[in-house]
Amino acid sequence: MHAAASSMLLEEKPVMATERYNPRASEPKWQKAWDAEKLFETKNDDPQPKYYVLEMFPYPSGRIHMGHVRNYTMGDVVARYKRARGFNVLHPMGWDAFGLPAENAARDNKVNPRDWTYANIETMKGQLRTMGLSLDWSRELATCDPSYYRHQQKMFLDFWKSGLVERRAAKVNWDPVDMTVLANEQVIDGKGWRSGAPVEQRDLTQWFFKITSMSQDLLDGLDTLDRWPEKVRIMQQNWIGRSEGLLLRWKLDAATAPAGETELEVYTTRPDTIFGASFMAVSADHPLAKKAAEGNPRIAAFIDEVHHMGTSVATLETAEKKGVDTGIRVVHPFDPEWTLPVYVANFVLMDYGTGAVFGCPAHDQRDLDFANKYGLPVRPVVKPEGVDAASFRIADEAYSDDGTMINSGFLDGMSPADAFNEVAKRLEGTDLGGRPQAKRKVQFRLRDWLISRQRYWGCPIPVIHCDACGAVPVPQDQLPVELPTDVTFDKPGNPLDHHPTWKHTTCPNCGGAARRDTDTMDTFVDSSWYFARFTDPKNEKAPTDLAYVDGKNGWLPVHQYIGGIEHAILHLLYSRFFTRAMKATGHVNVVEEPFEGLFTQGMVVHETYKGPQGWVSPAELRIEEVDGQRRASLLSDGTPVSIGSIEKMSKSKKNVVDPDDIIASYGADTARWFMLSDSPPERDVIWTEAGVEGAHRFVQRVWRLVSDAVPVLSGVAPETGTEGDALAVSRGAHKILKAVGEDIERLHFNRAVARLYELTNLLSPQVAAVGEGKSERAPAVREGLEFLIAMLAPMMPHLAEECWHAIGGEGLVAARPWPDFDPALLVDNEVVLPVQVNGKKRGDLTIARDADQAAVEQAVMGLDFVQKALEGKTPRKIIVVPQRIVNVVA
RNA sequence: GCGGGCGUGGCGGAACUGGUAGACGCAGCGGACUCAAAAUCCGCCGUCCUUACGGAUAUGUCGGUUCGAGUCCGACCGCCCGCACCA
Repeated sequence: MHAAASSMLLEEKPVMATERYNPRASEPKWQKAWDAEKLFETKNDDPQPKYYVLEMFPYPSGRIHMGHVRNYTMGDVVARYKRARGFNVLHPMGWDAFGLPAENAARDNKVNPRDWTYANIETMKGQLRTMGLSLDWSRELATCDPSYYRHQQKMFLDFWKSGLVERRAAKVNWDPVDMTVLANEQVIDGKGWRSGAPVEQRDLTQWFFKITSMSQDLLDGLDTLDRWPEKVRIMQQNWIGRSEGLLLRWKLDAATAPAGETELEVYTTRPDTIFGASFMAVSADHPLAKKAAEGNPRIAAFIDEVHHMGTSVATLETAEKKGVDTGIRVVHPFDPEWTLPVYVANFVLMDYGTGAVFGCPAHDQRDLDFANKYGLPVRPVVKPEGVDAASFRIADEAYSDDGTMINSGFLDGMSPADAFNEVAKRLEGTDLGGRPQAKRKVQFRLRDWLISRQRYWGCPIPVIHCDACGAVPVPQDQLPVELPTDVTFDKPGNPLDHHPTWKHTTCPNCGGAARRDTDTMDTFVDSSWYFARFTDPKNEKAPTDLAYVDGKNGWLPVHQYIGGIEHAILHLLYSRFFTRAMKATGHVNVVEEPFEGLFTQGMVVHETYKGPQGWVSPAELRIEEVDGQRRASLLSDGTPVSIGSIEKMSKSKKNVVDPDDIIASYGADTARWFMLSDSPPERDVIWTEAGVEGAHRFVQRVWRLVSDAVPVLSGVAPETGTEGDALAVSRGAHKILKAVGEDIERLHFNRAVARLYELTNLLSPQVAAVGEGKSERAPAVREGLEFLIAMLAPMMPHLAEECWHAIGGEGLVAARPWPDFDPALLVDNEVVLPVQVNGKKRGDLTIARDADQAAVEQAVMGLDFVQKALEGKTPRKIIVVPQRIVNVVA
C-alpha cells in the first residue's frame, strides 16, 4: 500500500466476473445528463420557497485544492438535499478574481494579469465540474470583469454621496522600495514582506469606507445571528470593541504649560479611580508632545525613538514601558492644590480615544509598570472585599476587579460603578473653559476601512482629481472606469500611475485638465457584495434587481453560508457593513444581515515527510508497516524518510494531495464521501490514503449491493413491510431515513455517513435473503434500497444515479423528491429497558412499551440477575424512566 | 495577560434535553473462498482477572450534586484557536 495508489488503480481492468463500478465512465455521463436537463439553473420567479446556499468563492490561483473540495462538497450536499425537499435552491459560483498574485505572475512570467486570471478560471472551472457539483453556472461571475466592477464603482459613488465614504490623510505602512502601501499583515519585523526594506510610516491621503459610523449597529446585529458560530460572533464583538467611558479635560498648570495650551483631554473607562491618578501619559504623536518637544531635545529624541520602534507584534509585545517627563503639570479636578506630571509615553496610541490617558498605577498593570519604573506614587483606591483598607498595598500586580472605594474623599465606601457615575455627574456639572469638564463617551476599537491600494489589478476608484474642483465623481455615463490593458510591471510602484496616458483626462465639472485616481479598491470590497450580485448577475442597469435581491420574493439573506474560519472577521464584517450601506443607498430593500446561517468548516490536514533533501510529497514515497511501525521511504531509491507532524496542506511543506489525482483514480464520489466521513465538519480532517481507500471500498460495496439486487428486485414495487422480517427491514430503513434528514439539516455529515453505512449493513443480508427465495420481504427491501439511493444522492450523486438507473428507476435521482418516513414505524410495541441495580447495569428487561410503573417494577423484581445483585436486601425504591431505564436502589 | 474551545479504545470519532459509554469507519487479529495472492464474505477487537460463565475497572486529574454523570458544578493539569499596550 503506498501513497501513490492512483497508478495501481489505473492499471486495473474490468476483467473480473463481478463488474466494478467505474467512476471514470459514469461520472461524466451523469454530469452531462444534469446539464442537458438544466437541472441546476435556478429561476428567480419559481414559486417554490427559496433557499440560498453559498460557499465562499475562490481566488483563481490556478488549481483547486482539497480545502475547496471539502467546502464545496458540504455546500453541495445542502443544495441537493434542499432541492429534494422542494426548495427553489440558488447555488451559484464565481471568482474572487482581483488581487496581487496576478500582478506577481505578470512581473515574473511576462503574462498579462487578465490572461493569467482567466486561464486559471478556465482550469479551475473544469476541475469543479469534475466534482459533480449542483451549481448554477449560468450565474457565474468574476469580480475582475468590467460588467461586475462597473456596479461596484457606481455603489462607491452612491456611498460617497451618502456620506459613507471619506478621503483623508492616514498613517500607512509604506514600502520605499516597492513604492506601495502594505497591509499590516505584510509588514514582518518592521520590514516589507517582499522587498525586505524597513517600512516607513507615511501620511497619505486615502479613501475610507466609514464603517465606524455603523459600529453600534454592527455590534447589535450580532445578537440576531443565532445561526452563526458563537466563536465568530465573539471575535467580531471584540474586534468592534465597545467601551463606555468619559472624556475628561484636565486643566494645565499655567506655570508649566506651553504657550497657548490650557488643557489636556483624556479618555478613561475608569473615572472612579480618579483619586488614584498619579500621572498623565500622552502619545508621541499628541499635539502637546510636539509642543513640548519644541526646544527640548530630550523629548524630541524620545519621540523620534518611538517613531522608529518596530510595528511588529513581537516588538510591541516585548517593548518596555518608557516615557519622558515633559515638565508640564495638570491640576486634579477635585483638588486645586494637587498637580500631576505629564509624560510622553510609548504605550499610548494616538488613534484611540484622545491619544492621552491618566495613569492610575494601582488598578492598571501598564500604569503600574510605568509608575514603578519612574518612581511615581501608587495609591490604591479600590479594595477587594474582606481586606483592610489601611493595610492594602499594591506592589507588582495591579488590582482590576470589583470592590469598594477607598482613599477617594467623597467616593469612599461606594462601589466602583457608583463612583463612576458620581464622578461623571459632578464633572459634567463643572465648568472648564466655558464647557462641562467631562462628557460621557462610548468608544469603539473598530477603525474605518482603508480601501485605497496602489495596485493595478483591482477595481479602479471612479474619481477624477481637478486642481480647480478637487475630487470629482466620474459621471454615471462614463462608468465603468476600465483598467488599461497595456501595462508594464518592470518598475516598482503602481502601474496605473506609470501608464503614459491612462490617468490624464478632463474634469467633468469644469472641463479643465485633470487626473484619474490611480488607486484601486481593496479586494475585500469585491467580495463584500458578490452574494447579492448572484441574485441577478446579468443585470446591466444596476448592481441588483430589487424585485429579486431580498424581501418578499428575493433571495437574501443567504440561508447557509459555508467557508473558512480565517474570514471570521474581515470578510464577514465588511460584508455586513456593505449590505447596510447598500440598504442606505437603495440597492437592497430590507436586509441588513447578508448571511443568516454561517458555518465555518475545518481545514484539510496531512502528515508531513522529510528526507535528506528536505520536504517530500506524499506522491513521491511509499509507506510500509514493519512490526507495527509505519515507515516511509522514497519511491525512487528507497531512501528512508521521516514521518513528521500533521499539518495544514501547503506547498511549502509539500504535504499536498491534488484533487485532480484523487478524482482521476477514485472518482469524485469517493473524494466527496471521504470529505464527509468521520471528522465533524467544523473540525480539521486528516487526509489519509487508508481513509480514501475505505471510502472507495464503500462505493464499490454499494454498487455490488445494487448489482446483486437487480436480478431479484427489478420488477418489485417498493412497499413498507408490515410483519416479520419485512417489518424489521422497514423499521430500520425508516429510522435511518429520519435520522439522516436531521443530520443533514444540522450539517452533521459525519453522522449521516455512519447511518448510511448502517443501512447498507442492514440491507446486504436482506438482498441475499430475497435472492434465496424469501420473496415476501422483497418490497420492503426494495423500499429500503430506494431510500439508500435517495440518501446517497446528495453526497455521491453520480453513484446514486448509476444505482437508480440499474434498478430500473425512472428519470434522474437529482430531480426526485426526498422520501418520507412513516412515524408509526419508529415506535416499537416492546422496548428493551436496561436494568440497573444501584446505578450499575445488570441486564435488560423486554416489556410492553406502555407498561406502567407497577408492571415494570414487578417484572424487574422477578429477574434473576436483580435478585442476585440485591443479595437479599429489599429495594428502597425503584426508579422507572419510561422507555429509558430502570434503576433499583437498595 | 484577556477571550473562546477541547481532552472518550491503537486511530478518526458516536452518545438526543443527565439514563445501556465506545455507534460507524480505519488499523489489527482469526477463519472461509483460492494452487496462491488480491478482492470479497464471516467472526473477534478498551484494560485487568477468569478455561469459561462471569466479574472488576474505564470518558485528562481530584472533589461535589444526583437513584444515576462523558454530559451539570468547583478546583487543577494539558492541548488548540483568536486578540493583544484599546486606557
